[in-house]
Amino acid sequence: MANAIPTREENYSEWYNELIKRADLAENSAVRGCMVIKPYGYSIWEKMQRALDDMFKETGHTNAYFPLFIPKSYLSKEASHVEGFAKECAVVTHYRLKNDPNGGGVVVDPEAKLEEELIVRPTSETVIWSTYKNWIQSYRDLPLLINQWANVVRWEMRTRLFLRTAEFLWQEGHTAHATADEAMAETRQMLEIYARFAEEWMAMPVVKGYKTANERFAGADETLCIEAMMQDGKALQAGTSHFLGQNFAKAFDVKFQSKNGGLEYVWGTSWGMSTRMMGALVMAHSDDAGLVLPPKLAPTQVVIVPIYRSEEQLAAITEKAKEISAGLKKAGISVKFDDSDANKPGWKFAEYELRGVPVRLAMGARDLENGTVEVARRDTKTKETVSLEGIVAYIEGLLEDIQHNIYQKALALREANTHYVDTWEQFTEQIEKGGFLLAHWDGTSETEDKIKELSKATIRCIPYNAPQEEGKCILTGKPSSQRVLFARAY
RNA sequence: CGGGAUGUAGCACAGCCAGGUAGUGUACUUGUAUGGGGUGCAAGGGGUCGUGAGUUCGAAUCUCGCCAUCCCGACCA
Repeated sequence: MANAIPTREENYSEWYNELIKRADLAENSAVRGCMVIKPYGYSIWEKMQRALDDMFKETGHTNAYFPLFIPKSYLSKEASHVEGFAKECAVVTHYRLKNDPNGGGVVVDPEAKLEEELIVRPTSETVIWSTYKNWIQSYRDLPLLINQWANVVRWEMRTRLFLRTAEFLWQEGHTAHATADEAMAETRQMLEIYARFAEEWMAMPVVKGYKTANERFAGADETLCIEAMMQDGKALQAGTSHFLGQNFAKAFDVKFQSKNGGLEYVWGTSWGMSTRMMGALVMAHSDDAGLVLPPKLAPTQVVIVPIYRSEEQLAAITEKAKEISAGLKKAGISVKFDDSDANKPGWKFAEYELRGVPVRLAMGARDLENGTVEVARRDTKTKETVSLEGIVAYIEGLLEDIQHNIYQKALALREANTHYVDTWEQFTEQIEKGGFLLAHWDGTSETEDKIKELSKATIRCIPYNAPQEEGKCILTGKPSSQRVLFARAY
């Protein structure tokens, strides 16, 4: 190996950074905290978008687009919302540049100061609810089920490729409903969609649950989330779905006339999933040789590498490879035949492993003679020689198997690193080793803060399926009726 | 914004302490032999040494300012 990436064991965080760059997913840009998503990375994101978008459409949502800029005054209409985001907003103050009279390029034209400053959206609740006010008059206008694909900006102090960038891409759904029950059902439904996407497409098991008041979205009455475990045992919030109550309806005066003639405030939800999932995908499955992509999201699912000495051999192999690729494509599998002469087979093997292509076929003179092909799977790095007879069905099965296998592997990792702890001593000892800790908590924000301060662990969620049981808070010893999920998080 | 470090070829780095022709690996170009796990050999192209000033006959090297990036904290999808 000429330029090996650091191993996960050596330095997990450096392994992550290096892998993102080497696998051609993204790189840092000239602007601090902003990344360039490279074609290979973007094509994975496009697959994620497609899968999610289809699920949104199936559940009755439609896409729309709202502006990038938000008048400053909008942001402050919902008190806890502005409190949550104010510290990380980019602000537009001017609309024109002019030549520097001192000759140093261009400067901001002080004459061109905006009357009201514009905020670059950190999220779009305010601009959307101010629009919904015009769209909603009657119960007949409800529910309003809208999603937008957009970029948002949050001026983070410390950034990391995909996991935390100053600008990121996401989708944000914003819905309005006539009743609290309906809005809550929507909130739950969207969390189910996120969980399904994470588990079925990303092959990443998640824990579904409720955020505590501390961790709730700024402006929400309830935040549901899915939490995943990365290979280093840390938690990553993978998607959130918020029940906004009537908070934004009241802030933006969005009322509707009900069937019986009354005037009522609308109930809202919002939900989002971002390019952070790209980081999750990397950290959930990849290994020291590079990316391991779930077949359902891999831009290229199968690569065929010819091994040849002469032009004649290459021609014969090409003919066979074209035949195989046609068969695979017909079955809906994306295939690349890499007959470029720029690199040797060994180089190509390493390169496609780095890029996480799930299945590699190598075909040489020997195979041609025997009517076989060498099939290598990325997840287990095992190879076997397989007859060309029925090869398409074989690979279809193999891709499903890989998708299933990496999910099981991630699930096994999570289960092996999820612990029940009952004392503060156990808690502090175990948290250093990483993983999810299920422990009793007295339900107060003060205790939660204290635990965070002492251990750097946060309550990731109160799991949906938390069984009711008597217990004592690990810190204060006060009574508790269920365990909550603690972890250190990204 | 506090603490620490670093800016030299596309990338990774040496050279700086003890000032004197800008170097190594890799990538790139050409040729050649190779080809079942990052190929060998040969030749070649590429650098305002982050930036501005100062010291000096002479600065990548010494001094001061500025800028940028990274790491550790506070903040966070």
